[in-house]
Amino acid sequence: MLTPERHQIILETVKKYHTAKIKDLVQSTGASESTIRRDLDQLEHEGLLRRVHGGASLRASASDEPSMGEKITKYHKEKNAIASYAASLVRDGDCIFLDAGSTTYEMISYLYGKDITVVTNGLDQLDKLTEYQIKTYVVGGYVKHRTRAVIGTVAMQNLQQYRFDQCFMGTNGISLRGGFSTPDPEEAAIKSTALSLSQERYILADHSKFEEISFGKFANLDEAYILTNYEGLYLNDYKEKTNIKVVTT
Amino acid sequence: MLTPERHQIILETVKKYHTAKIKDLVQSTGASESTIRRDLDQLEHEGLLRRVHGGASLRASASDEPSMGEKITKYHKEKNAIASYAASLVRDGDCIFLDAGSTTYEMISYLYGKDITVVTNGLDQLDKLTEYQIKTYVVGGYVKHRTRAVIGTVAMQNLQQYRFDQCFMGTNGISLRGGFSTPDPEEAAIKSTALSLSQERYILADHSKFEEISFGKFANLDEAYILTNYEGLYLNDYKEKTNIKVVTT
DNA sequence: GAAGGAATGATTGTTTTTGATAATTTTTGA
DNA sequence: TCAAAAATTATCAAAAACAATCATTCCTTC
Repeated sequence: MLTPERHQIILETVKKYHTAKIKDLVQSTGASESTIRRDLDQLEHEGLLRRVHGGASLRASASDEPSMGEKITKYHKEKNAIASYAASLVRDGDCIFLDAGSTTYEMISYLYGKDITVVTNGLDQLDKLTEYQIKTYVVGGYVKHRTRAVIGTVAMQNLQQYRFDQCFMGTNGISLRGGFSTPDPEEAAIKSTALSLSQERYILADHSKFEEISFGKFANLDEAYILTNYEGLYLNDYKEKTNIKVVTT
Repeated sequence: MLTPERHQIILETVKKYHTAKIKDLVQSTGASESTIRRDLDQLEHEGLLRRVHGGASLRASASDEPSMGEKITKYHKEKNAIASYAASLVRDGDCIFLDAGSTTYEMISYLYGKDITVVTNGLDQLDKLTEYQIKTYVVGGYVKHRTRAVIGTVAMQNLQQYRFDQCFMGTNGISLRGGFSTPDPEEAAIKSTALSLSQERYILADHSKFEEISFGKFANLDEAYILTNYEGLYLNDYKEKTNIKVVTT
């Protein structure tokens, strides 16, 4: 049997049953498991189906469509692992600050069911927190459209009303000499303030943030605990300067 | 059976019966309890259902106070006409307060392009305002999930920092003797405060709100200008007591 | 007909999924 | 309120599926 014919059979099976097992495909095509596997990988690469453990399924079925507001971000998997670990640090009864940004956003689904109070300056965070019915306070102030974050002097004042057991922040840059930094000084100011109001301070950062420096510095390395998947060249140098937890996927 | 198929079955069951027991799912999928449990955890994490003791249920919960989503369809055309008129009252350079609620929400698309500053306590408003890139401040404070509005004492304090040229509010009830009212006293307090900080005060209300009284009164009739499509029996009585503009579609 | 390359199928050790079990927590009902 | 029942969590070992590798087959091309 020729490859295109096999592919045809596979696609038709998936289309018909919304899902197809490798074993069945071995049956119906007469090819070996290895071949079917290769076929599925190829077809997935072409975007024609979705590979799942044990076979394949339709690509965009209602069931696996990402929920509203779910975004595909860069290094999504890594961020998710970091976020999951970070969320595991949150204890019932805690009041935490969640910074605007995509990594802290990922934490929220892992926070579901916990009895906590969250304060955030991120609009996306806000939407997801209400979706998950987590007790939430929003920081008041000016809304920056591009990052959907609340910033400015009003926000700074507003923040001062709270005290946090823990805070979880994103960052754009981490560097041995430059500390933690982010492009917008206004956002840096918010981060800095939130850090100062927290007992335990965590920076969530995937490997791409290391050895980068942005315009607005908001903290020194030793002022926060880093949660990351970075395992690069300078890891030991960082370990000398601050606490750093490497989360492996 | 492949994972997506199981998930499909689970989701369909939950959708159909609004709830699903683990035991039943074990039956209908042929998988073990452990597997179903893991499936439910995963689906919950994806935000597709809600885990409950013994099984799963739909994420939305029915309640007496209609949610934002429901409100938005009812009398949509009328609300839109009122919102459009209200937006036409906003002048360049103004600072306005936009109350949470579906009618004021409709105003936003008509505000596009105006050089104004908006302060709001509505999360849906917030999303739309950033989408339309309108200069926006959010009131800080506790986020009420059901109505997606910011309320509470922190919000009250926060509001005091502003002064408004105009404010636009929704309401649940308008009555000749009871004035303006809304079910949640916390929300009433916010509305009341916002009104007191504004030069020009507008209440947006479709005809269904007239001759209704809710638990929390937030203003007397004469304290605000009513924008409505109401042309009912008591229109003249209302006209005697306050300013009222009837918008015809 | 032989050389070379792609596709295939078999084999290996590894990873993921799964179901069973035991210890713990929550719910229920007397 | 207490105790039984049900559900949950955590853990583990078996089974299934997997990725990686390599020898074989089947074409093409010279």
